Amino acid sequence: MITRKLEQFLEQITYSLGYNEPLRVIVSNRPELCDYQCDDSFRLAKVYHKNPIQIGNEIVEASKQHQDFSMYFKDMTFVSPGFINMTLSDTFIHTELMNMITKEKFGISPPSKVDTYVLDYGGANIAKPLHIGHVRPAIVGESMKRIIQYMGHKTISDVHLGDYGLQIGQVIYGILQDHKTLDDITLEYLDYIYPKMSGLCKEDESIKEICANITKELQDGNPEYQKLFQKIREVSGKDCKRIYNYLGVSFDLWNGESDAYPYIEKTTEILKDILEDSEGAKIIPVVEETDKKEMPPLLYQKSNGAYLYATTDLATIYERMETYHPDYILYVVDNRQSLYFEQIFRACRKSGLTQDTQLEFLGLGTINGTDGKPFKTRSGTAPKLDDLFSKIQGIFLEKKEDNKDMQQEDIDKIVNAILKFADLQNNREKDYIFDISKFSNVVGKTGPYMLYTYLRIQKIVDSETFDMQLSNTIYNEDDRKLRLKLLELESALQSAFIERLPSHLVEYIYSLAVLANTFYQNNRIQGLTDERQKADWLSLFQLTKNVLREMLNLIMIDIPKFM
RNA sequence: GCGCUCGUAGCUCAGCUGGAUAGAGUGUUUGGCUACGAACCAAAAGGUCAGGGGUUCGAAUCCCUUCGAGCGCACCA
Repeated sequence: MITRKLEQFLEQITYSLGYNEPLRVIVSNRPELCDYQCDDSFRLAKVYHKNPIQIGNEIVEASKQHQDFSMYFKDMTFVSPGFINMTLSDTFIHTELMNMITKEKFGISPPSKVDTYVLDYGGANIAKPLHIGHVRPAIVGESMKRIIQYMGHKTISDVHLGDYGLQIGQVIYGILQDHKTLDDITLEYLDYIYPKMSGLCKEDESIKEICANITKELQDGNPEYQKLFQKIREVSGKDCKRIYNYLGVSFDLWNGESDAYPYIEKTTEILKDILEDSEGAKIIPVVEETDKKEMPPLLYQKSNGAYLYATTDLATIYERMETYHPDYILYVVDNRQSLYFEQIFRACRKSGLTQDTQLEFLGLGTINGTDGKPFKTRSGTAPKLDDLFSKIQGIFLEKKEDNKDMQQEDIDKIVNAILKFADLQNNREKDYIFDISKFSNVVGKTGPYMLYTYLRIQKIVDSETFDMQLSNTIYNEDDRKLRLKLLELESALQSAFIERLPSHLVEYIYSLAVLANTFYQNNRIQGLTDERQKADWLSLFQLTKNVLREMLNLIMIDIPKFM
């Protein structure tokens, strides 16, 4: 990584001056002044009780004396009161770009240790079709998975369907009431019966109790209920797969809560020392000594003996530990579940269910409507994903007459690009306002802008023959800016990976595309008579194109043939 | 009641572990196609980063507080 290399150079200098502190180099926030900056003079000044201006000047002076200085830098200046401003040499930029061109994955450094990550990011409820609330976990989770893989780690993704809770008891009760047979269980029927039963349970406590008992009997193995359950899961699972497939979201494991059932006994055995009885139910107190706030206990088993979300989640963790020995387990889930997962994680630590495994809660903000409340259609339900897709497609086709002649395959790619780019550019933790006009926009900071940029670059690159070989000449400012931006790739990936924020990667590729477009606008490649310059710029475009393609792939955006 | 999250341009949002003059998109105004794709590029205007206090050489960022919004607090997931 460029920043790390610059840090190492500077640390060599500061250590020789007697300052034994690690330094931090960042991309300049004043591009007109320099390329990279280090603001640590102040920190060193504090630690060593000296004047920051003196220290900064010392570092710059000593750097300039270093034999490798001109290899790295065109210039380095100290700006009062504490900024060390660095301008990279053309040679250094060239060397690093060649590294990107010739090496796998643009030369990003492999991890010192390959970790195993389990990612849990589906969470679809099999009692109802996928709706707009499922789109964020799916694409944020899938994107995190791809980023983690790209960084060289191993991943196991689990859709972890919500398939064994009260909602199934509700649906089964509805089926029995309606005297339906196995063949009557269709997606349409589920879509009708679940909201109905769910509503009835809210109104009538006794109906809820019946459903709860059915759930309990199902969990205990009632054969009739099991048959119905299997059918529901089959019908619903098939539709889930279809939609996840459309989104390019895939899972290694199609497990659900019910699949954790066989592990509950062993899990309970591990937990037995921390389980307590409370009003007939089993709970796990998770208060810790350092707590300054209230921390309610985790409900592990209902007083009627039925199991809950917490039971199957803990049993699932047990199974994952046994099977995969993960270093990390990541949950990509709505923020509203943060307290619940805090309880789960505490129970794991307290019981020793997880040892060195890191449990992380990657909270997602809620999608709200323009009124600031969770997004609903006029009928009061969350819009189905199918409807969202067709709506985006419809608006897109209306944009231009030519669009109606496009192949369906390409249209699907563009619909995906619109949706994903609009969603993933937001910080995943924050609530955001869903506005269909935003999710159908094709100009500005959008998926189509990215695709358009890619395709126009591709057209130039594909129409010429050249060797991928960059010389160390930088021809103008547009050229230099594009090269420097390309060098930021690894930092952007690292940031997205470490912060678990795909939006950082999105921000990067967008800014790369902007510079590519500016370059495109101001510099005509095909008219060039200087063969070397032409080959340089074609190579630069080729590299930009490759970076765009691979990074867009990390956010599940595929390139259409034409648009 | 207890707790969590949030408040940045008219609107929708970035802003990474505190750094220099707070950035994009959109909308508004304006300029650019006989031109490698104008779904583009360039320019203008638009801000007391909700208010107040504190820490710091330096705060949108950390701490306290007021106001406002959303959410969560055991037999749902």
